[in-house]
Amino acid sequence: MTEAHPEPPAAEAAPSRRQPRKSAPTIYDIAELAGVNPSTVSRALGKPGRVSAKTEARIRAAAAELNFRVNPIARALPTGRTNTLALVVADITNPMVFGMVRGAEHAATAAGFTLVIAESQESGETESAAIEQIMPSVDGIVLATTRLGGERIADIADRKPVVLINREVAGVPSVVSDVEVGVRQLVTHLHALGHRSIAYLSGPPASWISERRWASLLDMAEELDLALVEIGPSPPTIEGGRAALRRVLASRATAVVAYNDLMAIGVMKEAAERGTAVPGELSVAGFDDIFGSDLISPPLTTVRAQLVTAGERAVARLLAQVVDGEVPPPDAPLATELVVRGSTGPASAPNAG
Amino acid sequence: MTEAHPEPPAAEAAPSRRQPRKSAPTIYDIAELAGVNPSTVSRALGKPGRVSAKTEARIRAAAAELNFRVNPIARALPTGRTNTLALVVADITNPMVFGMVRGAEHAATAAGFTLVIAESQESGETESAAIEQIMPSVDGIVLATTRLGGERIADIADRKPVVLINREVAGVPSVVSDVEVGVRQLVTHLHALGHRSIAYLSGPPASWISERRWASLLDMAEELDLALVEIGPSPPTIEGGRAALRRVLASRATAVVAYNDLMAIGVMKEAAERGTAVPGELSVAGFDDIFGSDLISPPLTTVRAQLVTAGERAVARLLAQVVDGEVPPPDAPLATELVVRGSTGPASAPNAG
DNA sequence: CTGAAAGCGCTTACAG
DNA sequence: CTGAAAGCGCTTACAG
Repeated sequence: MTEAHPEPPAAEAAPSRRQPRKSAPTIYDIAELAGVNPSTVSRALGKPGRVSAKTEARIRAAAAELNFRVNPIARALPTGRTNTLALVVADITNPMVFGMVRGAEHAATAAGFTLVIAESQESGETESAAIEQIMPSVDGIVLATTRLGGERIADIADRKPVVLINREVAGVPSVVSDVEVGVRQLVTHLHALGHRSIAYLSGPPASWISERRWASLLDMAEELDLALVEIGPSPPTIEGGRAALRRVLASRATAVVAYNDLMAIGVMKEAAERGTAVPGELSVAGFDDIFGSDLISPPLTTVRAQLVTAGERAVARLLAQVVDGEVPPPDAPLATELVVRGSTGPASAPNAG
Repeated sequence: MTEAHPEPPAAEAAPSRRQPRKSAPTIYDIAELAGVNPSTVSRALGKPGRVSAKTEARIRAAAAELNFRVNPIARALPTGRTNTLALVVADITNPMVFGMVRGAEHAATAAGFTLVIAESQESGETESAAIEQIMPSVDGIVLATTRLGGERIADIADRKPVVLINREVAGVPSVVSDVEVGVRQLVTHLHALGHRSIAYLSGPPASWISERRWASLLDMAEELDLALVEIGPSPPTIEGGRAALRRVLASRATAVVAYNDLMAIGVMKEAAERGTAVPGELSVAGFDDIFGSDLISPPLTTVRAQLVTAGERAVARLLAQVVDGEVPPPDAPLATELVVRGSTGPASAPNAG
């Protein structure tokens, strides 16, 4: 029955490619080399001072010789701690998330934690699935501008420490921007330029922060007696902005405030193609001050958010829960600030409505 | 000795905050509920068809009832497989990496793998440390435009499957761009516009791809009998580009080709501030075609790279090693393509040299 | 097809 | 201070 040249088992023979290369040294290897019990190795390499100085020295020497690195996943099993944090964003390629990613990365790395970034791709279901998948592997989760419903978020926060960015849910810690200050500055600026009719291009339907921006705009419109319309919701992308231009124009608003800079850029691109002058015929403003906002011509007037700081703070608050087991009292919202550039100018003509 | 009110152990009592919330159900819980041995649960939930249909149904029902998710880190310990891949990039906030990240993310997610992104922050040491830290937790690593030396890379590849992006090291699989085609198109374009003297702004010192770009430029310069100088190396950032403008101008070159779009944008910003007309007095071109390249004014002429595809392919090749245990033969380099926009124009004046 | 056992690489009470 | 043992939640030969 056996053939002349039986196929060698996959694991064997093959030069070096199929094989799980050098398998990493373990604490047992160190224990043997140092002549101690593995548990002593574990202690020596963990919190210091629990082992005699000379034993520790011997163990460290052995560890160095073998080039030992503790296996984080083996450590995670008994401790339940993975030393990993997750950051969930809607779209990794949206420049708006860079700042948050960078801030979160730094804060996590500084604390010796690894950050994994998951993408929801602007879909609540994808987001939910991504979170379920990542949850057992991390010690806590930062949810940035999420699509999830409040109950779902509360449910997740029930299972792992969670910090929200730009969203509020009862009982879940969050880091938010103080939308109002920036919006006040923006609307005041537009009003001073003679604008009396403004359109707001809203973002994703479930966006808490888009809601907040709208609400602040409405407050200001009432205060300054301006006409204000909401157009949307639209996808928070360049395409979303482009697609909305006709409605903006049709509304006879002389200024448009987009949910974010990406949409504002889309409006400007479409306007350029259609021959609508910015800011001559239409003033345009956005939110966030992303990379690219000062590149476009005219450069974009926008309400700058402290994205890096938001990422840092979110991780810091998460770490407070994860390592200290306590949720710190909420700190003040992050200030926003109007950055006036060329895309806003004097109102062209009185509202023709 | 015992006090009247001994402090309760931290684990107890506390309302709900310090506590490792709902602890997740395990296969033991399922086994008990379904009346089978845990090993049978493991089989039923793993590869199908190893357990009788009715037993499997019972087990699945129990798993669903308990809302069971296999614990990936517990699974990783006996199998040695984490179902996680790492992507190491120099700088997460460089728009150049978006495309790669997106492509890699998609390919990884589609295969049921989690992608973790690590940042080297343009430093070889940070990169090395980040890799050491992440290595035990992942099944394989994509190294994008790395700062590491060839020996170090070979050493890493010896321990885990590795795929390189835009770099070549003997024995390590890679995904590279076909620099030559794009450079040929670019230099031909500049030559046709009358440019006879070109400056190349090189990127990071150890950058393999910057080297390749320079080498292709040199080939073309010889072929078309053009003057060519290298300026740099410089940081691959907007700042790096800005800082180089004076040297570019001093060189009397009529066109400058930057290592990447970020640097090209820096050159343009600095030129705008100094009143140097682009492309009137100086033509500018870059590489990659990042977000923002078509936003700046004039829009940037650039050699577009297939970044998304590069990310996808790199992960695909990594997966081939990780799951199939084989390294597929190298495929053809990814095509590059010249995108002509407004930042390049007729040469201003003959080289005054 | 299914159970009982051993093991992945650590950590951590429990003794001494 | 240090050793011996049990356990984290899985997987996978080994039997039957």
